[in-house]
Amino acid sequence: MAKEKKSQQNTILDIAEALKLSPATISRALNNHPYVREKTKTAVLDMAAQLNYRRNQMASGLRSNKTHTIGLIVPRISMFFHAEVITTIQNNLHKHGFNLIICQSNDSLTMETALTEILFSSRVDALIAACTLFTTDFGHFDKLIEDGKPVIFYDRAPMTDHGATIIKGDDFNGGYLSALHLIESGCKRIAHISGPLTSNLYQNRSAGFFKAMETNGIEVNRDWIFHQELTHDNALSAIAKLFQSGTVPDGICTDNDSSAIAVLQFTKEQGIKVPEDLKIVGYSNDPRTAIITPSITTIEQFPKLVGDTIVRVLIDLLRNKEEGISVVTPPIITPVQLIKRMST
Amino acid sequence: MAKEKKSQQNTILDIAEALKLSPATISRALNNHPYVREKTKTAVLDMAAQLNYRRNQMASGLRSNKTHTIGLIVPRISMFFHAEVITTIQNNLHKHGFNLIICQSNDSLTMETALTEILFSSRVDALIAACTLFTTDFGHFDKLIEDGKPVIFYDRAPMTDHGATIIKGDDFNGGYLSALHLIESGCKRIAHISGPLTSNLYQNRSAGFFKAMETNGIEVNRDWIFHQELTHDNALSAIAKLFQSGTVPDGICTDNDSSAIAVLQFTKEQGIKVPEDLKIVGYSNDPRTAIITPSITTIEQFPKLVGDTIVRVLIDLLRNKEEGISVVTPPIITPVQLIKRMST
DNA sequence: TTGTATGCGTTATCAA
DNA sequence: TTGATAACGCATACAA
Repeated sequence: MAKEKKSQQNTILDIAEALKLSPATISRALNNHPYVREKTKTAVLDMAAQLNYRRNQMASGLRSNKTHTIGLIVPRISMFFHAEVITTIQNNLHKHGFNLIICQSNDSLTMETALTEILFSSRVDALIAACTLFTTDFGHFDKLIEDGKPVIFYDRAPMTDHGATIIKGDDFNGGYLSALHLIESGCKRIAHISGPLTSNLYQNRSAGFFKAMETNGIEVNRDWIFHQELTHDNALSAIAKLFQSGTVPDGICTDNDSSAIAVLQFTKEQGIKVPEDLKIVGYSNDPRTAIITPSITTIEQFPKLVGDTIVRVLIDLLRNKEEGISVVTPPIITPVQLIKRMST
Repeated sequence: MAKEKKSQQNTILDIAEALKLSPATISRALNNHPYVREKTKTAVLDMAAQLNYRRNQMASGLRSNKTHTIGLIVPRISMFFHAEVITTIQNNLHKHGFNLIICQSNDSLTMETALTEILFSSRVDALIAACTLFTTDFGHFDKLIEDGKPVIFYDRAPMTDHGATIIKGDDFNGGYLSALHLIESGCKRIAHISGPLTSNLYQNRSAGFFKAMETNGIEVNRDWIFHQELTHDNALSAIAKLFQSGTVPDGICTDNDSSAIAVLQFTKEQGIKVPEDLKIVGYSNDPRTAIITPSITTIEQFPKLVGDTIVRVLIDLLRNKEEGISVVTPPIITPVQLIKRMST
C-alpha cells in the first residue's frame, strides 16, 4: 500500500523527504536565502515544480507576520475613476510582488467598518482606502495604524492624517477651474450641484467654486447651491427646481458626471439649448461624458497618476518600516485639468 | 516593569489569561460552540471587545483549513457587466459570511495563471473565474479542482466542465435575437463584428447569428463577418472596410457595446443615417448605449441574476462538500433579452 | 461545560 | 552550508 497522505497538498516536508534534505533548507531555497548552495537550490526548485508545490500563504504569513497582501476598500469598483485607479494599483503592486484584495463598501459606513475588520483579520501588510461619503469618524482604521500597518487614504480622505498618508486630487482647483470656465464663457447666473458636505471632496470643490465666483465678482444665489448625494435622480430634481422659477441659470457646475448627464437629459426633454441657453460642467471625465451629445466639459483627475502615486508611496512606507525608519508622509495633492467639450 | 508583549496584537491567550480560562474555551466561545456556558460566552465576548481582539485569519485558516474567503478572477472590473456581477457576488457572499478577493487578469493569460497560483496559495475556499478570451487551456485551474475546491466559471468558460461548474449567458440566443431583430426590421445585407473564436462567447453568439440568417433565408456575405478583438479601433477599421466597397450593409450585429459605439461614431463622421441607412445592435447593455444619440439596441445579460446564480450554486457546492456529498452541477444558462432602442 | 495537549506549514534561531 | 527545534495563533480530539 502506498503511504497515506493527510492532505492533498505537498508541503516543504514532502520536498525535504524526496530530496533527503531538511525542511529548513527547502524553505531557504524557496526564499532565495543566500546561504544555500546553488546546486541545492535548483534541485529544490525542480522538485517543487515536479511535486506541484505551492507555498501555503497562511502558514507563511502566520510565521513571518507578513502576507505580501495589500487591502483596498473603495465605494464602488464600477465608478470609472476608481476602476482606473484600482487597475493601476494592482498592476504596479504585482510588479513588486504584492497581491491586492479589492473590497467594495457600497458607500456604506457599516460595510466599510466590517471590511476593515476583515482585512485586519487577514493581516494585510497595508491598507488603501477611499472612504464612503459619510465616513467622518475614522476610528475603525486606528487598529491597523496602531499595529504599524501603513494606511493610505485617497480621494475621500479625512481632513487630518490620523497617522495615515493622504493622497487626493486638487478638488479646490477642480471646483475653481470649472466655475472660472463658465464665467469666462460669459455665464452670469451659475448654479452648483455638489455632494454631501460630510465629505472633504465637496467641501473643497465647493470652496473652489465660491472662490472663482467671488474673485470675479459674480453673485452667488444661495437657492442655486445644492449639497446632496450625487445621484441621477437627485440631479434631475435639482435641475427641475432650478428651472421652475422666473430667473433661470445660464451655467451649472456639477460635482460629478452622473449629475451632469442627468442635467443634460433634462435640457433635452425641456428643449433647453446646450450650450446656448445653459452651459454644463461635470467632474471626473467619465467616458460617458465624451460620448453623449453634446459632449460634456469636465474635470480630468488622472486616475493612472493617482494609482502610480499610491503605489510609490506605499512601497516607500513598507520599505521604511522594514528598515525601522518612521517617517510621516505629508499629504500629496494630485493635479486636475479642465477638459473643454461641447457643453460649454 | 510590566510584562513584555511579543506582539501588538491580543490573542485568545490574552483573553484566556484575563478571564482565568483556557484558550480552548475562548476559542469555543468565539466560534459559538454549543458546549459553552452562556455566561462564559458573554464574558469572553466582552473581554474580546475590551481587548480589541481580532481573530488571526491565518492561524485560524491554517488550523481549520478553511478561509471563508472566495477568490474571483475577471478580465476587467471596469467592464459594466463584470462590475455588476462582482457587486452582486460580494454582497451575497457577505451575507453568508464569506469574503471575496477580487483579481483582474487584464485579459492576459499569464496574469490569469499567476493570479490562480496566488489564490491557491492563499487557500481560498473556492474560485470564481471569468477567463480571458485567450484561455483555451484551463490546466492552471486543475490544482484547485484536484484539491476539492469548488471552481465556478462564468461568462467566459471552457466548453467542457473539467470538474468545474459553468454558468453562462445564453449567447446563442443573444446572437440569434439580435440578427433576427435586424431581419424583422427589414435588413437584407447584414454584417457581423464578433470576437476571437478562441472564446466560447463568440462561437455561440456567431452560431446564433448564422442560425437566424439561415432560418430566414438571408444570405451571409463572408467578407462581412469579422472575428477580432472587440476594441474600439478594431471596430472602426472593420466598419471602414465595410463601407469601402460598392455594396454596403444595411444592418450590423456587433458582439459588444464598445464596437457598436465605434460603429455609430463612424456613421456620424461619414454622414450615414442610423437607423435609416444602417441599423446597429450591440451586446451587453452597457450604460453608454442608453446615453448615446441615437441610443443603441443591445442585448441585456442580467448581471444581477448571474451574480445571484453564482453565489447560490457556490453555497450549495460548499455545503455539499461539507457534508461529503459530491454532486456534479450541470452547466447553467442564464437568459438574455433584446433591448430595442433608436439605433434600429 | 471546561481544560490539556497537539498539530496545521512555515520560518527563524541556534548549533553543527 | 545544512539540520534540529521551537514558535506563530488557533481549533479540535480527548480527558476531566
